[in-house]
Amino acid sequence: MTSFANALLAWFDRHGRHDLPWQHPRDAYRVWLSEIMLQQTQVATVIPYFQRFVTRLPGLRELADAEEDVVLALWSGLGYYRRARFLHKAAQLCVERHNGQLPSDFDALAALPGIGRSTAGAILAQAYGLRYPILDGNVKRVLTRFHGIFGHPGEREVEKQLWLRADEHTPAARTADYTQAIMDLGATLCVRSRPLCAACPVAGDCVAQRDNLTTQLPTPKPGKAIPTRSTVMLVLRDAEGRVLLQRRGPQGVWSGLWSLPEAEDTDGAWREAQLKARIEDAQSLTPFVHVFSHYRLQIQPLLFDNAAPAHAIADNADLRWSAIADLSALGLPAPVRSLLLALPEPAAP
DNA sequence: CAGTCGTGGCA
DNA sequence: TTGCCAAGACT
Repeated sequence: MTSFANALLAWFDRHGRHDLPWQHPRDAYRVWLSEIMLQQTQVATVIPYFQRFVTRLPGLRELADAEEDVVLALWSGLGYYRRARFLHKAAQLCVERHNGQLPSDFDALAALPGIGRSTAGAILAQAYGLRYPILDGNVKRVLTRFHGIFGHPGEREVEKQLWLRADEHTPAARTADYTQAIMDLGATLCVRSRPLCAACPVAGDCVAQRDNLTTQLPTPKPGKAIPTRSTVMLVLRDAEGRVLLQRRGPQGVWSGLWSLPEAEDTDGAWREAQLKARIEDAQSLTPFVHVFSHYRLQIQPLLFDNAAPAHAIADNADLRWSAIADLSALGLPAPVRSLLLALPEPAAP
């Protein structure tokens, strides 16, 4: 047991987070689900989604048996929807290959979709108490500072060094607590800006603290300008106030989610609208921008009122008319949900 | 390796 | 307001 781990565990007992929902009870399914939800996502954001998800699908079997639409609806708003599809697929693989259990073997676990080295380590440590290191954003931030490691953690050499340090620090005893402890340290004290070094249990041996480098570490990702794309979203609304939703394909953003029909320009929008429904009225809604990690999307919504389904296209598994009140049961992209919930009232006849 | 894949909070 | 980026994995 290193002094690093000792100091961290002592701090964790008094100041760590012991009331996270996936800690009570801390079974493999809940740990796994939380780890997937927490990828690139902060704890405060995840908690309500986690509660809703485990209430509806409390175990691996229930998840494996669920419709994908249900899983995506529970994930709707969390982003990175491929995580939900992988989670669902992995649950079914556990039923097929592992007797309905999440495997406790590293290779079997990491072979499941959506589970990489760090997530596998986190699950094995927290759910099964096995000595495997993790290397998430929190650990990278703590270790680059503690050891004074420069270079963006995405670089191969830097990441290799960090895995080595992460493994060295991981104790054989109390591995679950240690894993939670180093994440808690990163999330509550060793934060990105203005870290609370005065309260840190390992500040005495921290290179960044000694050399006043906390503002420079970890080395930030080299910036890159992101392009802007544009689209026209069609809001086809029928006389009963229902809107036409279209399921997105398995590739690209918002895969598998229910969204709106799109066109490249307003002329295309009219052609699309006429193809899908007879139109009596249309109005341009306020355009807005939605930002992804790798591009920004300029969205021009067009509202076509008093639409009626065209016969040829009404019967389609990827098209459906939905009342606004029913949207909560469907997986929708966050900006689409916001748009539909803020639609103007239909004009009086 | 470098790009893809969401969303919300905050400096 | 704009930019950065958080419990990463996959191709």
